[in-house]
Amino acid sequence: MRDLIKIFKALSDRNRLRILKMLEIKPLCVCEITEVLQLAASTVSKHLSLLRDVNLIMDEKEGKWVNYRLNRQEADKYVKKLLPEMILWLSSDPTILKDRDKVKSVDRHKICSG
Amino acid sequence: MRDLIKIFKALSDRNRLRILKMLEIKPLCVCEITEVLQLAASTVSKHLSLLRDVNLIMDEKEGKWVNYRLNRQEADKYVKKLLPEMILWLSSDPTILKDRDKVKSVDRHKICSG
DNA sequence: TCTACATTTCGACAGTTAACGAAATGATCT
DNA sequence: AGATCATTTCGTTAACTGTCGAAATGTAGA
Repeated sequence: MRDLIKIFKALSDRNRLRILKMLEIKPLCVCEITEVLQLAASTVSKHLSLLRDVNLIMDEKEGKWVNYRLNRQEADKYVKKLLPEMILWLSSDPTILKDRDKVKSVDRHKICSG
Repeated sequence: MRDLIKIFKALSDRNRLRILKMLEIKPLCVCEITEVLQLAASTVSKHLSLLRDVNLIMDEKEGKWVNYRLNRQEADKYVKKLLPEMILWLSSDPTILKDRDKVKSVDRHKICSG
């Protein structure tokens, strides 16, 4: 029961849902997500580690960046069931749509160091 | 997005999950649920009104009792998708199994006024 | 109407959580 | 090695949440 509760808690936050919906489009690094959400980097990092703890996302190092992406493979049965639903949900939410536009145009080389 | 977050929040609590799993067996009144969960009646009442607010459950007056049951009909698309999943989940959780035994033997006439 | 009891509402308190900035860590490049 | 930048960790603060008991509400029956 504890695992399931942790997954629901992870999904109970507006910004974490926005992150998941952004990662549907493509893997992103922390600074790209920070740029879209307009939150402190430390806050975004914390959200990401929480999402990773419940196996909703995975991380992968690439040079000085850490790319995060949805975990569609090694997830447990709850995540395997919930992640595909999330893709169907919120697809017409105004905030999600705006985030999607921003994600498509972000370039980490411009945003993160500049 | 707000509605979905509220549903996930409702599902993020151990005692609310226990309530939902109990209601899978049969409709129950507040005092029966209170007896199984061993919480204050006011706490149980609050959990139930929260679950009702997000359309996971419905209430129905029956004399001095209020029966609560799962909402399988008028629920929105999120609840319609999540409730059937919940039935598959947690079915071997020790606490859920104990609760199930208790629910099957509770009798509101003995428990509530006695 | 009065009593009994199921339920809900209210007020208070403890524990949790999301947010920030500052400091620490890790990696790349000169 | 030192500089730079992305990321994480830490400490703090404000807001939220689950819990309780007491009081209020609503219903059934004497």
